[in-house]
Amino acid sequence: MAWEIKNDRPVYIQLVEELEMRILNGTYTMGTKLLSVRDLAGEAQVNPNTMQKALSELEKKGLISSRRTSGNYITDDEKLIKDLRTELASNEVETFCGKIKKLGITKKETIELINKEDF
Amino acid sequence: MAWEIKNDRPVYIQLVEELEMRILNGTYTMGTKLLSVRDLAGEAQVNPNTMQKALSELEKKGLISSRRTSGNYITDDEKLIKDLRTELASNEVETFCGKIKKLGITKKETIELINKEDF
DNA sequence: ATTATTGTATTAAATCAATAATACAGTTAT
DNA sequence: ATAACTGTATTATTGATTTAATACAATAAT
Repeated sequence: MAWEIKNDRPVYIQLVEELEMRILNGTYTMGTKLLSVRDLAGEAQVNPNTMQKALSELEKKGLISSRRTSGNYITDDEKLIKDLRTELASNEVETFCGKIKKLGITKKETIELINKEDF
Repeated sequence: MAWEIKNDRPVYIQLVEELEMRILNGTYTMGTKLLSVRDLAGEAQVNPNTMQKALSELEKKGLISSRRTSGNYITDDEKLIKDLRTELASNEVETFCGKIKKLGITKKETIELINKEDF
């Protein structure tokens, strides 16, 4: 699994984004156990403390729950995951449309551009 | 004119983005003189050095040219402006579609969401 | 039982970006 | 001539982030 960490923004923020994405899109299965902090840090080639910081952010959002000596577990709250996925998508749409609108590009042009994309 | 500077990202980057946007969408007229560094900084309520840093980024892109003791002037290169506007739009579309796709949302759904937006 | 593996906390150091304060030299305006 | 206004350079400070080195207590594995 690709961990593409750049240095244009705080590393731990990028880790939160990537982990959240994997939970919301089902790459990480609901209710299952994550790799250990140290192993995740190894995969992403970051310091364990940085990964730990990212994981604690995810726990605040309720996406994972940490069990002291056992590991970090993905939430099994399906509604939460669905809702957060929808919310994230909405935010992306809103942000995107705001920028595009400010650039003076019409809705019609925008949709044409999107239709050219591959997905 | 609204300068909405948050503190979630580097201020000078946000200034570059806002200034670039204003040049590309015609808020600032081609070939005209900008307010002085200090006045712009006053408007945006940032330190003059921070605004200066943003302006020097714009000069690198060729969007403005600085004349030592006279001021900063918006480029009159119409093609450059058009091209940068198109490029910026393309990048936004690409970035947006990449995230949406990764979230597992279809093109059809995406276009429906955009159609609900007001622009 | 013993060993290894969890998450977590602490402290320190190093690095880097952003901001701030100030000064300067060259026009421009009065 | 004088004063005010340009962009620009220099230096220092502040603050956030990352890394690092440990330590600990609880559990799981052997």
